[in-house]
Amino acid sequence: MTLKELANLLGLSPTTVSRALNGYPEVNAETRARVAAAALAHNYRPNTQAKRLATGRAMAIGHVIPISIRHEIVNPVFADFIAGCGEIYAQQGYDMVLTIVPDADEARAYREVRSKGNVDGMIVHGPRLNDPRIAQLTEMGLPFVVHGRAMGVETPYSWVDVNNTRAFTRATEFLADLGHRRIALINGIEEMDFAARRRRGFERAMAERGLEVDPALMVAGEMTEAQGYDAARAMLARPAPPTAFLTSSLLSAMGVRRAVEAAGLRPGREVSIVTHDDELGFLKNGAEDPVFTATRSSVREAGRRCARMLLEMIAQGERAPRHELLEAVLVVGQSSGPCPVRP
Amino acid sequence: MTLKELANLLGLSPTTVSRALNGYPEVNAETRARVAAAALAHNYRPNTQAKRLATGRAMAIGHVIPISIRHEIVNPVFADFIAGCGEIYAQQGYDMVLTIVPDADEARAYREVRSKGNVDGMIVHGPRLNDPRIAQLTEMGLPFVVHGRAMGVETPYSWVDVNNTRAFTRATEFLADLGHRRIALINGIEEMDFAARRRRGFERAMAERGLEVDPALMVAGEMTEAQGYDAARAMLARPAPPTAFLTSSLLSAMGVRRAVEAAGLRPGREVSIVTHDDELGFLKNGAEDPVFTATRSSVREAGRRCARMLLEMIAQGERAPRHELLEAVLVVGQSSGPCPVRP
DNA sequence: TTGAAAGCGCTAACAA
DNA sequence: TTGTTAGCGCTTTCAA
Repeated sequence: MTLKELANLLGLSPTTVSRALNGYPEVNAETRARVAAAALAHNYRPNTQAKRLATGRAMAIGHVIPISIRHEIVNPVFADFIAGCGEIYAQQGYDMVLTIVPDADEARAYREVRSKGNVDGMIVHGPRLNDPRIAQLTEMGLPFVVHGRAMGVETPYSWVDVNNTRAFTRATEFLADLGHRRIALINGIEEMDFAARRRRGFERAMAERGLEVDPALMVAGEMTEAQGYDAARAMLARPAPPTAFLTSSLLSAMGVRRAVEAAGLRPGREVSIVTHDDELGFLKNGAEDPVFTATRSSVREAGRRCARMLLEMIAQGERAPRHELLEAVLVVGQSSGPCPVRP
Repeated sequence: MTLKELANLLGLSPTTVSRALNGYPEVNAETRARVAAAALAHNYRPNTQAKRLATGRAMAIGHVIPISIRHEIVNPVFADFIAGCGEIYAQQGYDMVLTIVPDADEARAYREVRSKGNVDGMIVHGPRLNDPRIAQLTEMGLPFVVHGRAMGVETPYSWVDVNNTRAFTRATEFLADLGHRRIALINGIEEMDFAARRRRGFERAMAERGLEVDPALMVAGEMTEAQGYDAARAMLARPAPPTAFLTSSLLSAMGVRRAVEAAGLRPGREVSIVTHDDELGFLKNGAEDPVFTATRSSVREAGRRCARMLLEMIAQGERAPRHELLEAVLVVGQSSGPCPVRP
């Protein structure tokens, strides 16, 4: 069923039908009702391609995912974020176009998406320090919002981020308050902006409390269970082992927990484990709580906010960058997570 | 830069330029070279929307994800599958359009995507028993491939699946060979076809070995760490506790492991834990191995195969359903996974 | 308040 | 081997 067919059916011109359907004010109320009824009855849907060509708007948002960033695509956080975006797009009649590219082709992918003109804007995932994509997109003149920020980038840009620095400062203070002095940090890859900020937050709190940061007790890498296990095992074997672990992910925390047990220590009794596995900043212990459940709604909310911001920018043809900084919520688990340091 | 502008620039008609660029054979070699050079020099990219409208092909594949299926979108397996599809789409110049809908609106979403005409085909995720989507898509006449199968659906349809039944039969036999008689099954939600098949494989092997299936040792639910922990804890507290656990997911297995330890037993010494956490069917132990690493390449491969099958069907205008059944690979971990039963 | 006509950028018959 | 001419289905001036 095309617009033309519908128009013929009604004895109207395609123009009028188009106007009626798209809410133009000059249409007679009765006509509009007739048109709406007919469209409904015949299950009419305007052809997207034609609409796009005629209006010049793609009604789609692009997400480019470099595949070699393993911790990105596989991360459940990513899936939930995407789900949040999708909700908003669906509401507003936008499509979500995902492009999966090998790492090296990322720049080309953006350029291609741009010149093919099949999206009206983009969401940038997993910003790194000095991330080149931001300058590229700015230069290309395509509206975009970054999920996260990129330290080192001078050009202004729009972003939605959680206050990672502060979240880790508070987590560290929390452990210090329990009496811990040798606190280990199991971080994500510090090329990633979020991980760099978390480390900064950690170091800041340590410095303020007059605690020494032992480089041997800081590790950065893929946030897997194996990472937590290996790192914790090595640290616990040192002459001055840590009494508390702060990790960037629940998976790492589970690995840490296993290493602690393997060393004959009781997590939550002799060793503290605290983790932050949520881009909206929940802090919880890594033991009794189910994996991947507490973090999900908040990450999805971040996705919604990114999407909403971008769609608003597009609708208003706005160029001025916007920001949204979400504060972390401190949630502390009970059973086998944090504990006071033993005398 | 439009086709027309490029043509004017070259003193050719748009048609010739189009033909040259799209590899039609009747174009003079020299002309083709000139056109190609000019296109490159001016960084010409054909407008996708126009192409779509003119050809009637959307050059896009749709994936509809119902959001309430939590174990679907959040599952890392899902992300990797999508990544596999994306690789193929990128190669062939297709876009991937993701639609996230509330569970209830799923049928409507398909209908809408269809009538808006913005995809040439669809991939169906996470088929359930008697899944209604298959009949719906068939009726709509849109080419589609199901990732998995749906027991109870009579209409023929195209699918790519792993042999879940056989994988679980073999895993159960493996445990039986180690001498286990009380084997527990921690399964996914059995509305999902894959989980139903896994259970069938388990029960089949038990029957063949003359082992009794204790209903109290079978559990189905969300495949989380908590599920594994709770289920195993309850089972281990029974008068006749299991000596081996077979789980549908690595996360569940980790929970089981924790419960086993909590019960004062040593996993891999006094209790066997074997898991299948891979839609291509790896079996491995749930302990020493990093989470979410072994499974990933194979799930991605499944994505590639689905995508390839669908694109071929579209290209050939083929209606006949195709199938691809992938055999499971049995990989057994070393350290703290399976063990012979203790006398 | 409605309609006619042109055009978005491309492809595809048909002619030359 | 190239060009002419019509669309694809919709929106959008401009007239009526």
